[in-house]
Amino acid sequence: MTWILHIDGDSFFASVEMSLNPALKGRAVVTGHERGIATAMSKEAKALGIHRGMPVYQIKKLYPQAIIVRSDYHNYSIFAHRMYNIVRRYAGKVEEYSIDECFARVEDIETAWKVKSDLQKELGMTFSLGLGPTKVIAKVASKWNKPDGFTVIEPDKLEGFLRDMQIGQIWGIGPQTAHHLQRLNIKTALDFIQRSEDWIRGNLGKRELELWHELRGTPVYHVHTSHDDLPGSIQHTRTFNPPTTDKKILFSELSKNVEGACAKARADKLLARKVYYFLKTQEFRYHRFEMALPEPLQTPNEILNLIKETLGEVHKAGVVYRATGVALNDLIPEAYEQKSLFQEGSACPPGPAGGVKNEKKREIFKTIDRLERKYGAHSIILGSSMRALTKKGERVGFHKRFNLPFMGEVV
DNA sequence: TCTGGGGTCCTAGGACCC
DNA sequence: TCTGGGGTCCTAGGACCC
Repeated sequence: MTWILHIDGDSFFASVEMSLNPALKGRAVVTGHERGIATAMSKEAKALGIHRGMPVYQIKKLYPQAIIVRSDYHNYSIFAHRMYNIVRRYAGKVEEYSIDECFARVEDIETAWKVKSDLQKELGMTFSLGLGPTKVIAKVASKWNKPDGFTVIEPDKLEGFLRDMQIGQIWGIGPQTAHHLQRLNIKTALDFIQRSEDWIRGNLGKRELELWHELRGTPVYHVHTSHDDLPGSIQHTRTFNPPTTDKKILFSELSKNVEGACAKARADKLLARKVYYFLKTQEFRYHRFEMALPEPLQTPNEILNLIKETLGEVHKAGVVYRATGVALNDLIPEAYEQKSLFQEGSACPPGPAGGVKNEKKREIFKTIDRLERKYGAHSIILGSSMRALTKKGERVGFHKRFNLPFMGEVV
């Protein structure tokens, strides 16, 4: 039989910290210092009562023995790739699902045990594994026994597992859907799969029908290797404190987000054909705007001009905003970009405006990317992003942060 | 959990066309 | 023109995940 294996790193971020620094082993380790709230914690920290989202000042006060460290996503990502590669020794198809999880197809239970043993030996941390006939059941299984678990759910043992599983615990069923299902008298996963297919079709949506099949052991979701598709979007968002009504500050925040998203696009060799941005109000409402770009872009200037032109419509005077965000959508690889056949020197009219100019601009930004790698992030930023930099919650002006030439105000 | 950042996918409704 | 039915494409916004 072919099984779906789901692998989940236990307290992944905290475990990576402990693996890299053995002095932390056995201690209550918490990551998220930079955010001011706990992001992940070791089982020792959990045992003390520390939970996700707990403020750092509170942890310090209540549990002085806890060690609170900054999250280091670079290291976590290195460990994630080691994890994927170890799994690939044993499985042809591995889906890199997230920084601490993956799916794989394996032929037998022994193989899954070998994966677990290699992972733990080589990465110096524990993993919880779940084995089942479908992805959703494999997820149920890996969650069943944590940490350091290994749970196999055979198709004919399904009911026993699903009987004790609250509907809201199922992967893909969030608070809204859970509430809706409870009102229809579906409390557990077993209640759910015992409804007829017709009933599901008549009363629920596509997502729920898929989950219904998966939970009954019929695969709907496939393990797909992660390299086969591009990301659909690149986003950069940031919440700031204090919130503001000031359009200039909001533009500056957007500017910083555009810079960040474009840097990522260049790093991934992608071009955006659409841009979307939003202002998020204190009430968590979004004022948004989406626009098609005149040509595929990965540099900030034109995008910022477009935002500048439209911000007046999006921004509502007097409304207090707490965050802004930018997404580059409709991404295409650099390689696909049509080289203009009619560039300088040609007798034919030029293609989309500024083909050559853009080429140069792109070169400039590639140089910036190299300098940033050398001198560190944010050593060079656009003038328009200056206002967004904060220090101890205050917006610092221009000169204080000015260590390298800036690229000029966006006109 | 009074709420950070980066993603994906689905759906309802409007615009436009025949 | 006061008016049916159907298709497609796009957008806003919701829901969910890690």
